[in-house]
Amino acid sequence: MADVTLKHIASSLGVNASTVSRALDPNKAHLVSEETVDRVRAAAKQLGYRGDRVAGALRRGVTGTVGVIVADLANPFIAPVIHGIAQSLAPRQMLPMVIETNDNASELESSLDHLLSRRVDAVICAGARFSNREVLEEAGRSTPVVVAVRGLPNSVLPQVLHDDRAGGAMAARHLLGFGHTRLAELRGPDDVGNFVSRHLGFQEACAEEALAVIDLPEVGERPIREAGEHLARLLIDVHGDAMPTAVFAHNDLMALGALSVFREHGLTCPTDFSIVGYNDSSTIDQVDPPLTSVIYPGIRVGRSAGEVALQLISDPTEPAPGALFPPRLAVRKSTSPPRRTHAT
Amino acid sequence: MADVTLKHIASSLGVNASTVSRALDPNKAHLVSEETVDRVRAAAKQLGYRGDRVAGALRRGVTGTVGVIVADLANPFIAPVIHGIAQSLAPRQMLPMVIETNDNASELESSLDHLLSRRVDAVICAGARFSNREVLEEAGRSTPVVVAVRGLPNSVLPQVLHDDRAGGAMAARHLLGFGHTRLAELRGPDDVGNFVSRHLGFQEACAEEALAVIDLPEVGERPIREAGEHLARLLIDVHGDAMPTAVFAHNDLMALGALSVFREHGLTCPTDFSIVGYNDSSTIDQVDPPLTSVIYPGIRVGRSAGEVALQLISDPTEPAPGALFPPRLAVRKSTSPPRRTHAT
DNA sequence: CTGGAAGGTGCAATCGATTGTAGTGTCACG
DNA sequence: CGTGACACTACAATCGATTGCACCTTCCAG
Repeated sequence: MADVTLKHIASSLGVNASTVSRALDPNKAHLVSEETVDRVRAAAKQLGYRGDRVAGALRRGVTGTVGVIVADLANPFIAPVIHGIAQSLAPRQMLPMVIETNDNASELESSLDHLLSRRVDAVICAGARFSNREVLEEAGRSTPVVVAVRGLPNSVLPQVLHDDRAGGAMAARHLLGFGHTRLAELRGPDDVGNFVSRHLGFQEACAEEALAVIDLPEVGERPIREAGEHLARLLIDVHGDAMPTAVFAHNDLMALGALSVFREHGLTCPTDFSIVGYNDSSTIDQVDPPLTSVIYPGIRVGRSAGEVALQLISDPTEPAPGALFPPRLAVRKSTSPPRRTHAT
Repeated sequence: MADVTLKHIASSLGVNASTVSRALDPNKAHLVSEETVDRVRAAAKQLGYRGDRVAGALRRGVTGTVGVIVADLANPFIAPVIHGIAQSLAPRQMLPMVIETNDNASELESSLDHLLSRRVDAVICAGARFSNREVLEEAGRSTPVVVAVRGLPNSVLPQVLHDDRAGGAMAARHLLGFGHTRLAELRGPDDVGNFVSRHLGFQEACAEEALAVIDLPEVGERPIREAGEHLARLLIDVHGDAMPTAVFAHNDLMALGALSVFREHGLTCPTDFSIVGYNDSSTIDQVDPPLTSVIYPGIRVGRSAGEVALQLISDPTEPAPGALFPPRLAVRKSTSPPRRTHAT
């Protein structure tokens, strides 16, 4: 009940607390006679000693925690990332402290502050917006900070990302390979790394073929299903006379939203239009039609981010590597060659 | 860089650290002259004082953290729960510390120990197996412990759950209402509260109609898609001559697995068989066919668990309430009346 | 027999914030 | 002028683990 401390063990054995501390620390046990070590261990077990990592943290200046900043935990796409982080931390007995920003740039600032006041050993920011770059870099000067998932262009911070630019390009080439010539894009917010990169990659690949993408300047500020529906309607309203035959949605949710709107308007997939999503969400291979999607390796990104953080913790002077995971495409039934409407 | 402490502020102002501490604490600021408070606040801001919650935690015995034990973070179904927990904690500036057990009963024990050594103010266990009951109750004697998501029958601990028994019954009645008479169940592990309750509820509702469910004693030890496939094959092998016309899967993943196996065997849904899933996972309404599924209100369960934890923290003597969320059913296209195969 | 090394242990300071108690100074009232 | 009340502030202990340093014993080599 009342928690057992080193002193309790010490006094029960008639030794000093410092001896107990050393005996219980594998790295220091050699400083203590074997006999004492045994007695201490026995007493510790018998009394149910558990240790107080808070006290240890204060004295040693190391908490064994890594702060993880995410935009929104409810977004299923972020769960694997946290899983990966937790996985890489577990062998060192370290734990993530997760904090949400509601994808709000200014909340991120206070979240960061909060984490730092808790003396996390490192911060992994998986929910950055461009405007957060300076705060994060500032924090990075005193505490290891890893940028993950959402990149920050031109930042000195180590970044662990999926190669969204290549992913966007891959989606484009897949569609172009089928012979599509009228392509459109359903874009996510334009101050978030992933979406900007996806956009860039997509545009570049189209430009290589001297193809201009149908321009839809609006972006889904929150890239959810409703945003996909909205943008799809916009597309129909504005380009109804010459609809794109291929659509690249910046994530699966938006793809699904668009899919249902197009369907409402009598268009069928993939006959009338092809669509590519992003993330390869968990059951997206079973929707109707099974969605072609760029695979997002969340667990690996998380694990890698955790590893970079650990490396930075153990040696903050050495510049950390960062990582960029190449995209893969899960090709399914939502993409096919365009129908030759005006042929013959 | 080198972090600013109370002492720094104190000496820069020529006052004592205790005064600074009081000036910065809204609840104690009245003990300090207004002028000093202002000077302290100014100096704190100017020096970039952030405070050290580790030191504060040691002294006050309160860390502002809640340990959250989950089986597997990668399981998308748990993300909303954590979101809900974090949401309820945020207004108090508290943070969750998430730890995974890999759904391993013995790992839970060490996870719990780990959390307690970090002096979390409370523990929310969202990944219990029946065999963990005693350890959790033991921990509950000294630290608030809330059981969430996965219930522990006959436990004294407060529990925040979805009413899975009612959920199972609801699934059954939905199918019975269509006139199905040969029902089967794809069960999850039988030492996990949710699945046992779902099973119970389902059986009870069938028993009310004097109907015996097709017995499939085997359970999916890990209730994932592969388990659904496996159990579906088993069903076909054993009861191929008199297949059930309605299947209740203990979660959506197993339902999808079964769906694809049945389909391989030439059966179509819902003509040849109806199927009900559980959780109403994020894109499950767009699979083919859109799956009828019991809605799992993860966010609300999480939020409620967080609230119960907070209440328990503020007054550990008062017995905590617990909560049981009623199920709702999302009816979609995967369920319909049975075809009258042998009719006239 | 002595000097010194090595092995064990204890002492006390430390991490930084918090808080009970004691001390100082001012004011007002008798 | 004395005395208590009040408003501030300082001092010092405390939370529990960790660790540099000093001390003691033992034992061996010279």
